[in-house]
Amino acid sequence: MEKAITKVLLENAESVLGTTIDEKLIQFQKTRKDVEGDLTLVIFPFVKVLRCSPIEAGEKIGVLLQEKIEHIERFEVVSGFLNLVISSEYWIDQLISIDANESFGFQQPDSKPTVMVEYSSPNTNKPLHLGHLRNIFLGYSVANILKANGHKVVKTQIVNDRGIHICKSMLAWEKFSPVNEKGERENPVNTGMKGDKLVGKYYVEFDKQFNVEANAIIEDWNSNSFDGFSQEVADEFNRLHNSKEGKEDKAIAGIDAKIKDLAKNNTALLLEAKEMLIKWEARDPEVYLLWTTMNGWVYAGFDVTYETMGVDFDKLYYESDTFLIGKDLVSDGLAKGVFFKKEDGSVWIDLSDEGLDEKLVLRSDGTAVYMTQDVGTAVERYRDYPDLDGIIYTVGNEQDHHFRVLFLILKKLGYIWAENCYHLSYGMVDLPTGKMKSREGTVVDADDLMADVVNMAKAMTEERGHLDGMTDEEKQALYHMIGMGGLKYYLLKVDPKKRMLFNPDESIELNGNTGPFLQYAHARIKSLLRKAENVGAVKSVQILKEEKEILKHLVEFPSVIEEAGSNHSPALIANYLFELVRLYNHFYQSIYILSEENEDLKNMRLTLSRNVAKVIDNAMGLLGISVPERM
RNA sequence: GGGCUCGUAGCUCAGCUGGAUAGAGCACCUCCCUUCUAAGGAGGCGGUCACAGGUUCGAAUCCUGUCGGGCUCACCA
Repeated sequence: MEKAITKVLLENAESVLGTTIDEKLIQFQKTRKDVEGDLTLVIFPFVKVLRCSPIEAGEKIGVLLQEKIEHIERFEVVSGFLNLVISSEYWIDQLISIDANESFGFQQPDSKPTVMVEYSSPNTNKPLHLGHLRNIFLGYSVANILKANGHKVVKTQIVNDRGIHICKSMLAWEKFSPVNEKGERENPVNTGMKGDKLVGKYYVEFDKQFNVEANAIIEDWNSNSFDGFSQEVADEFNRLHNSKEGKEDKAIAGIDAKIKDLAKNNTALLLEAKEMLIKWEARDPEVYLLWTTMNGWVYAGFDVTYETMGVDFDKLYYESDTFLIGKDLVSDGLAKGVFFKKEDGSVWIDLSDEGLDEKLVLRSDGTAVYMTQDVGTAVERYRDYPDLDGIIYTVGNEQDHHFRVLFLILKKLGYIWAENCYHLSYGMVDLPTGKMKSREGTVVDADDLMADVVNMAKAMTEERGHLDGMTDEEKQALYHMIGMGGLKYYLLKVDPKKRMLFNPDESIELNGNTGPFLQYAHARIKSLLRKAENVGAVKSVQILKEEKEILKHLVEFPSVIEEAGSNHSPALIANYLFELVRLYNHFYQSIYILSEENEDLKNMRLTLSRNVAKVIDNAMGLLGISVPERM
């Protein structure tokens, strides 16, 4: 309709308005709810070139459009706005075409280039937490949306499976895990613990013992005992200690923190962990076996968590593989002059021409840093998928700078595809009590949270008691759908790039702008359709303004998916959906479709309802949320 | 200190390629279950869109500055 109007306007502007019009000045918007009309043309932009008032121009254009375009019934000019009323027949045609299209809103599968979406990307030394949930639901949903837009999608993650943090949990397990009567240390089988939880437990244990040792060292130092420490360490301690004199409390706290770091760096535990890392890099068989074993436990644990979340991956990348590729690429880049070497042997890239600093890409001891492996991973991905059209990295916004640098490095290495790499940056998840901090135990565990949410859904659903005739399995599946639906929707409805507040109580709330509200709307429509027995063909009938509103909203669905795809924002779909359901509920709350005597009207309303349900189903699917037939 | 980013109702968030009287949900107050599921609907209360300038027919939206919050600028990942 907008296209038709634009065409008529451009063709007739001169004869009707006495001047030609730039296409850019033709702006449409939704008609205000309290004014009659389905579509509004804004007249103000023409004001400058017009020789008459906006109101006169509106009248002239209105007459023109009504005459030239079949489905424009009438119009009204309010100040500078031309409100057009579009005929019922037009909307009925739209409904019929939507109804005929089962995958309404989705484009031809695999009609567009392959895109890789990376999300989750956990460390293998601790379980997944609330922050991962936002990451994972976001990445998974964006992958779905890109598929709906016709892209071929490869879902992936980079598993951060090596480094000092991994060695810490390995070492703690070796040192502190109790041995049972069979001579075994703790493992997932003999403890019944999920593997990721078990390994995480030892990571925490390391930190605990680490602190104990550091505190003991500081006590020794305070009593001037430096046995076993170098003169340099002793001097540094004394320098820091003496600098506290005469300072304020806040400054003293800062110095104490530095002293603590110094002590930590000199603990036997950390030295052992560092030795272990060196052994790992040298492929020491014993260390390597331990690493493989413990990582295996973690992966089994993650698999269970992903299963509960309802997400999956097509291809995994491991940092333990890609850091070597990265190191090779740094050598190549060094030869090509992209990187340069400092006296101590460390390798850097100079990004000052891009307004950034120098950035380290290889340590002086030749070991890889985070950036090194990310370069390797990206290149490896393009080797694996030569037709790849882009990589989307779902990673928190604390790494905005890292990805800016990464993409620049790739560009300087000569990879033209670097400009198709996109950092899907999302804000942190705050708790009402403040930021999540693992050290302070304020981290919300992903498995625990999901279990809580499903239990809440169970309690609330049982209280309502609408589940006659359902088996226990069906009920359990329903509780899961509702609980997870609530959680996913809660995390996805907020603009990804914004920091958000996670209120545990609200996340399982079933009223308002929530997943269960939408699931409920779907279930109710399904119930209505079950009672309708059969729905006849739609014939042209007079439809009400409210029904046009609903239809207008349905018609927009494909463009919402497109926009959500280009903005990488599931929130657009969530908000669209909520608005659709509100419009639907608002109107059909008071109209009982089944008791309608006019068969044509009844068929139209049932068909409209059926398509609202279809769009809810399709859209929720894009968010990774299932909708029940009844609840 | 430099860079990036956010600031809209008591709370959580939409709206931001400039358009009509700034919208929802939660919370609070009133109503509506003999009719397709009340996890619903109708109404009320609640705003200096952080602040100050600027651009123009028109600014929550764009520009500049100020204030406030966050992230980042590691031979950590």
